[in-house]
Amino acid sequence: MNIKGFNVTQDNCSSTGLPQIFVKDVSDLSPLGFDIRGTFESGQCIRWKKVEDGKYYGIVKGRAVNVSLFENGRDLVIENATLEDFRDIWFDYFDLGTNYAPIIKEVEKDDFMQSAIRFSGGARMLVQDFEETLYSYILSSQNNIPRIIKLVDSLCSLYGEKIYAYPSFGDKTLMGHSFPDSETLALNFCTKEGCESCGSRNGLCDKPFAGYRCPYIRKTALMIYSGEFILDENHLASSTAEQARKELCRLSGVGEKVADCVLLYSGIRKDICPIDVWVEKTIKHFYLDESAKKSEIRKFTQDYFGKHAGYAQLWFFNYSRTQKPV
DNA sequence: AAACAGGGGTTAA
DNA sequence: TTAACCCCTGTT
Repeated sequence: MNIKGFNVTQDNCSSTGLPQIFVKDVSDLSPLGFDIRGTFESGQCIRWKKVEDGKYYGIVKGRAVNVSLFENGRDLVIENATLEDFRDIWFDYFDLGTNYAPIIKEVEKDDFMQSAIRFSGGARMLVQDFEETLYSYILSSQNNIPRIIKLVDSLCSLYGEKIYAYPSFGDKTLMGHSFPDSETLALNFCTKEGCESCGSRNGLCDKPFAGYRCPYIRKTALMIYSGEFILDENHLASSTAEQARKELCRLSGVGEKVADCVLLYSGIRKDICPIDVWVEKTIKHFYLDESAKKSEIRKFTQDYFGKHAGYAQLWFFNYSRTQKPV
């Protein structure tokens, strides 16, 4: 069946009985193919887990799926998904409307970027839920990745809704938890009532795991839930990066770095390169010098990589962090 | 064993 | 511009 330009088929998994889909020839979307590992382990997402080499488990829009490549290395396999899901969720989520060849051409301007792209130019830029990226990256401040993962997982299991395998196929297997919405967080997060309703005396109140980030989460959730902050993606996308950043910084716990991550990872704009410690180190080493300030680094990435700065960051960050060329 | 440093930062002074 | 912030983890 042709959906949005892709040949997609659906059948039932012989062992689980769950519906699964095959998206033909996704590897053509980049000269580097479709890199599953690079996509999920490049720091842009928190909640995807490796279940085996080349196969990752995650929850998006209430669907718990496993994602891998077919044995031919060309087709995308999504378990516990239907053709409708492909159209409604996965096409956008995996940025499948974008061929990376022209972007790569524009962004591989030097030897370093060429190596970076050779290494991870098959990683897809995920288009994730705005609120999920928002809360996740608020929690990321001054934290290392394993702990961020722990925090976000706890947040979901405490406040998210239970997600089951495809309901229309009768299976009531618990697959995990959704990311909690702003209403739930505004009303329940880290309040006495919230912890009691989780039935956990060991919950966030007795053992506040997020420390000084707790009030950030609650305040931001309240701003969104109350309507004090209204997400206007079109406006954020069409204004300058500077303005968009400033708008998001109205939210508690959101500074420039977190704002940039949210704008990029929720797919609102692709011209932003979030400056974390790795990016900073990398840019200083290859393009500027040790004394370069954050603002100079930000300006450099905007000028040098232009409207594709987000893709550049995705690819070189992954390369820098795992290959340590610096 | 107990102190220490530092982590994908933001806030308030 | 700078220190303080909560908590966890890995290191002396």
